[in-house]
Amino acid sequence: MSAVRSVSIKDVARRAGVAISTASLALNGGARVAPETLRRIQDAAMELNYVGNRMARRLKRGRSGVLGVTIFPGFNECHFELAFLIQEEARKHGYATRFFFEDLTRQNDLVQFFGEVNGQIDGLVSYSGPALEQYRQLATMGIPCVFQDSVEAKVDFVAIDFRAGARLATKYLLERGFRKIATFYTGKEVRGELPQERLQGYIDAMTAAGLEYRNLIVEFDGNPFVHEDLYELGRRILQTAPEAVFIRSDFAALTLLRVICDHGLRPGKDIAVVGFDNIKMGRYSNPSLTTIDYDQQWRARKMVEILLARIDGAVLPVQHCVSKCRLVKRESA
Amino acid sequence: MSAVRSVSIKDVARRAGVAISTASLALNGGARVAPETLRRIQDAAMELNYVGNRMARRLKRGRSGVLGVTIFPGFNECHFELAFLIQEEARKHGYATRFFFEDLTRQNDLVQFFGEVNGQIDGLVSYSGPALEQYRQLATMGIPCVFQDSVEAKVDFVAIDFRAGARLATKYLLERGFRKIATFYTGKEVRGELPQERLQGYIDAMTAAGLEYRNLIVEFDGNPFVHEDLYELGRRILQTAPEAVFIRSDFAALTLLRVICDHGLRPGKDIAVVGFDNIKMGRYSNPSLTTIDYDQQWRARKMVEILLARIDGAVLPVQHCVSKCRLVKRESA
DNA sequence: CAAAGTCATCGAAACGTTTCGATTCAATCG
DNA sequence: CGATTGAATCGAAACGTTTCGATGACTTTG
Repeated sequence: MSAVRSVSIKDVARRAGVAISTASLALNGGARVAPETLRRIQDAAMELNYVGNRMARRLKRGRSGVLGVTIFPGFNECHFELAFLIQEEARKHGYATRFFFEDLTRQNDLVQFFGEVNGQIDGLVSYSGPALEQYRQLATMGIPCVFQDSVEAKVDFVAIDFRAGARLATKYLLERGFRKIATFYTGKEVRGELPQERLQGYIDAMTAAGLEYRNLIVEFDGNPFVHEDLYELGRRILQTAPEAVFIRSDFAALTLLRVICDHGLRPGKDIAVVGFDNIKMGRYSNPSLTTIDYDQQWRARKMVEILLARIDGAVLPVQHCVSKCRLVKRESA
Repeated sequence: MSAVRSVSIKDVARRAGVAISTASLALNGGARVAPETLRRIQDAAMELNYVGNRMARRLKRGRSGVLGVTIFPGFNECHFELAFLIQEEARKHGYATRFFFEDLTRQNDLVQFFGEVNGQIDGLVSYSGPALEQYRQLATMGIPCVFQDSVEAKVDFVAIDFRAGARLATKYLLERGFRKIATFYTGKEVRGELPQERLQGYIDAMTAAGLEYRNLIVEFDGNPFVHEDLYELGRRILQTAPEAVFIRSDFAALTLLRVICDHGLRPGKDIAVVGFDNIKMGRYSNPSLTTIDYDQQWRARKMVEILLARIDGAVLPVQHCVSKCRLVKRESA
C-alpha cells in the first residue's frame, strides 16, 4: 500500500505554466510576482487542492512552527486548561502546539524527551520538574524555554504569585476570626515551584498577626496529585486540631473536605478551608470552596509572547512574569 | 540568528570514514554492515551525539511516525486519561503521539483541523463529533481513523458498552429496592455516542422489572461538561421526585450530589445516585460515588493495535471493539 | 542611442535523510 | 587460473520545499 502521492508545488507550477520557484514565491506572500501570474498560480493551487508539505517546508526552513507544551500527567484540571489556552494563543500567531504528557521527574525521562522533541518544536513551555539544570541542554539545541512556575533567576518564567496568594488566603481566615490555621508543605517539589513559596505567604500572614504556627504546619512527602496520599495528609492535618486550613490546591482541598466529614465534622462550619487554583469543581462541591484565583489566560498569552520573541531572536533580558491572585469567597470559609 | 546546525549523518559518516549511505544503513538496524564497521559508526554517532533529523527522515519515508489524538476540550478526567494511555501504548510501538484539543462540533473547525493534521500524522484516534461523514475526507488523505465511541457500522471504533453498563447500574438500583429511578438523556450528542445508548440500557432494566419510567426521563440539551448546565439539569431531575437517579457520567453525578444537598436532602440516603466513568474524584466525594467502571487501558491498547494494522495496510474487516462494564459500589447507592 | 536600472521569472542548489543499483574485493568453484 | 559468487561498501537520486544568484525583457536616463 503506497501512500497517496499528494499534489506538490511542482504540480501547481506545471499547471500554471511557471517555474517551481515562482510558484513558491507566489504562494508565500507573492511579493515580487506579477498580479496576473499570481492569480494564475493561486487558481492552479486552488483547483488542485494544494496544501503544501509541512515536513519539506520545515526541513528547508529549519523551523517547525510548533510550540511544545509539557503537561504533568496528574490529570489536574489546571494543567489542561493552561495547555489549552496556550494552544489557542499560539494559533493566533500561526503556531501549532504539541503536547507532551510527561512526568519529567527522572533524568532518564528527560533524555528521552529531549530526543523526542529534537527538531520538532521551536520552543517549549514546561513545568520545571526537579531537573531544571538539564533544560540548559535544550538551550544548546537552540530551543527556547518558558517555565510555568517560578524557578530561579536565570530562566524565563510566567508564574503565579503563590506567596501573595497564600498571604491573601491566610489573612482572610484571620479576618474571619480564626487563630489556629493549619497548612502543609511538601519537601520535594513536584512541579518545581520555588520551595515553600506558598508556605512563606502563610507565614507572612501569621507572623504579621503575631501568631504561633510551628505546630500547625504538616510536612507532606506524598504525591500532591494522588487522592490517596492527600487523604492521608488530611488526616494528619486534622491531628493538629485546627479551626481552619489553608491548603495549597483545590484538588487537595476537595479531598480534605471528605476527610473532615469522615471525622464527623462539618467543613465550612466546624473547620474552615481555603484552597488554591479555583478549579471548576470547587463551585459545586459541598461545601463549595473558598479559593485563590489567578488569570490563566494572561499567563498563556505571556508565555507565548515570550517564546515567540525568543524564537525570533530578540535580545531580551530574562523575563519574569507573575500572575496576580484574587480571593474567591464561597462556603468553605 | 541562524539555527544551530546540528550534527547530521554526514558528520557521523565522515568521522567513521565511511559513506553516508553506509552510515545510514548501520544506524537503521545494521543488517548488511560488517561488525567492525558497525561498531565504528555507532561509536562515531555516540561521540558526536547524533540524534537524526526527524523531519528529513519523514520527508523521505513519507510517514511521520506520529499518531494523532483529538481531545474534547471539556477538561474531563476521562478524556485525558485515555489520551495519556494511548500515548503510552503508542510509544511501545515506537510511535509518538500528538494531541489536539479540538472541539470538532462545527464543520469549520474540522476543515482547519484537517489542514493542521495533513502530513503530520499517520493515523488518528478521535471522538466522532457530529460530523462523522467529514472524516471520510481523512481516509481520502490516507489517514486511518479509530473512534473512541460507537458511531456507526462503517468505521473502526473501540467503544464502551454503554447499554450494558446502564442496565447494570439500573438493575443494581432495582435490587436495592428502588422503584422511582430517574435518568436523563441528551438529544444532541456531543461526543457522538449512538443516541440514547445509555438510555436504552436503563429502559431495558426498567422494562424487565415491569416498571413505568416515562415520567422519570428528563431531556437535557445543555453541555454535559459544564457544571452550570448540569446543575440546572439536576434541579429538573429532582422535580420528578425520584428515589434514585442513574446519571450518565460521574462528572454530572458530582454536580447532582450538590443539587440534592441544596434541596435539603441527603444524597445516598434520601436519594441514591449511580454515575458512570469511575473518575478518581468519585472515591472522595461526599458521599463517594457508586459508578460504572470500564477498562481504559484495554481501550487504548485496542485502538493503537487497530490503527497500526491499518497503517501497515493490513486488510481487515471493520473493527468494532466494546469495553465491558463493571459496577463499583460505594456510598451514593 | 547606448548604458544603466527595474521587474518578473527562472534554474539550480540546498536542507538531512533513505534507498536502489553499482562497484569493489576477496573467497569459492570448476 | 579465470569465472562466479557474495558480502561490504559506495555514489547518486529522490523526497518537497525555499532561496539565491542569474537571465532576459523592458524602461528610463544621460
